[in-house]
Amino acid sequence: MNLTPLAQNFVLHFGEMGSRWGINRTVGQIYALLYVSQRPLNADEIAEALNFSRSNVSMGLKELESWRLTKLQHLPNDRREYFSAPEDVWAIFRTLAEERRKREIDPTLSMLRDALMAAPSNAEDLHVQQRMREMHDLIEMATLWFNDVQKLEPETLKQLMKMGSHVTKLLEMKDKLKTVAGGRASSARAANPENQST
Amino acid sequence: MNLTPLAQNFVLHFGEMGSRWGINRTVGQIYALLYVSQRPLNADEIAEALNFSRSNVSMGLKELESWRLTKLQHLPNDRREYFSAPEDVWAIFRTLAEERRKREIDPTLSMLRDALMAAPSNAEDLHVQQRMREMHDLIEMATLWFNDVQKLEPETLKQLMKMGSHVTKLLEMKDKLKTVAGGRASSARAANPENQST
DNA sequence: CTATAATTTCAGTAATTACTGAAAATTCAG
DNA sequence: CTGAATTTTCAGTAATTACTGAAATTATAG
Repeated sequence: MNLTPLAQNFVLHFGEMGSRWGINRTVGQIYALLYVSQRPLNADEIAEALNFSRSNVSMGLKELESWRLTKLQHLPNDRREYFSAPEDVWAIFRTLAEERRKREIDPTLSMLRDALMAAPSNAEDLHVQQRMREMHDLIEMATLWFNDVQKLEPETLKQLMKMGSHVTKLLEMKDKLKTVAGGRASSARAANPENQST
Repeated sequence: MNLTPLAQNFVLHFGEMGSRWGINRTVGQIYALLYVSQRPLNADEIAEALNFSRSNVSMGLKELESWRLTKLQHLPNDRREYFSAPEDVWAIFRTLAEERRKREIDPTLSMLRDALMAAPSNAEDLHVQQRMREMHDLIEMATLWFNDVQKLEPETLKQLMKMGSHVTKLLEMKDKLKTVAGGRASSARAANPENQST
């Protein structure tokens, strides 16, 4: 297995990027390799292509599995395990986001919630709680939104993203209709009073 | 400067989280401290509160400044520099995202674009380029979208997020209106043909 | 079962990253 | 200017994280 300069370059770049995102360089490179590979690869092929020790590859693959980012399969007449990345980039992105939520966002939210339960014992803690609440609310809202939007068809999502900030026009349109028709057309999720403001 | 257990806990948690996101523990803790603090703090106060050396705090603050996450101010009759975090969590989040885009997304996009310019020299590279293109398109779309949505008023953004996947209903509504009215109401950004699909 | 192929584990080591204290540089009141 | 206060730099060291090779474990063909 010898990488073309094109693939080589891609793999190295993702190694670097990985390390900026708390994923180690090796794991980044392994995934980049699987991502651009035309066919599933076994651990020895990966080790050879990237010049890592076999055991390093084993650990890297285990890590990637724990992120649910690889597919494992067997080839006929071959005992070795073959790994690949999903074909759909959106799916990869979604999995990554879900896993990060589970590992980082959820624990943070739960820490914040716990801290907000306690009665503040002084003015300082009152302020600390206020700040924590602001952060909690932002993270929670973003998470709920993400969770929700994730369920959309990729096509619908693409359509929405392409609209960008022009969605506002839809909102305005809706509000006008609502005013004219007597306010029965709302489709917003929450009964949260903040929703009505401004 | 002595931290209450509430603040202590928050600070430690963000130290850990930081290190999972490629930000070092010290920097995470310093920012968490500034974030919950009622008033701006100088470097000595930070060093004392977190038990770091003065020089470590200096480096941490420099790092935070490079992310544009701190505000620097002076107090009357005091030569020392006082640091604080912006009051608006949304603003913090936005700055963080912008800065990460500049440092990680933009270079990646440019690497991908460059790689896609080259004529593939064989079937393998053709496939590599295909995969790179998929990734490029996803990242670019997400970036453009983010860039666009970032300009909205926080209130509008909140409203949109609270709607979650219900925005689809607006889309459907729009499509119906379009059909009835003869297709003049489109507000989608791109002339991209993909936009029409499904 | 047994033998061999394949994978995982893990102790030791290498490489990287974080942190400190001392010294240098900068800032500013007098 | 001068000199004290403040901040920054940086070489050295500590701590952490990554990686390897050898040994142990697991899986499977015969």
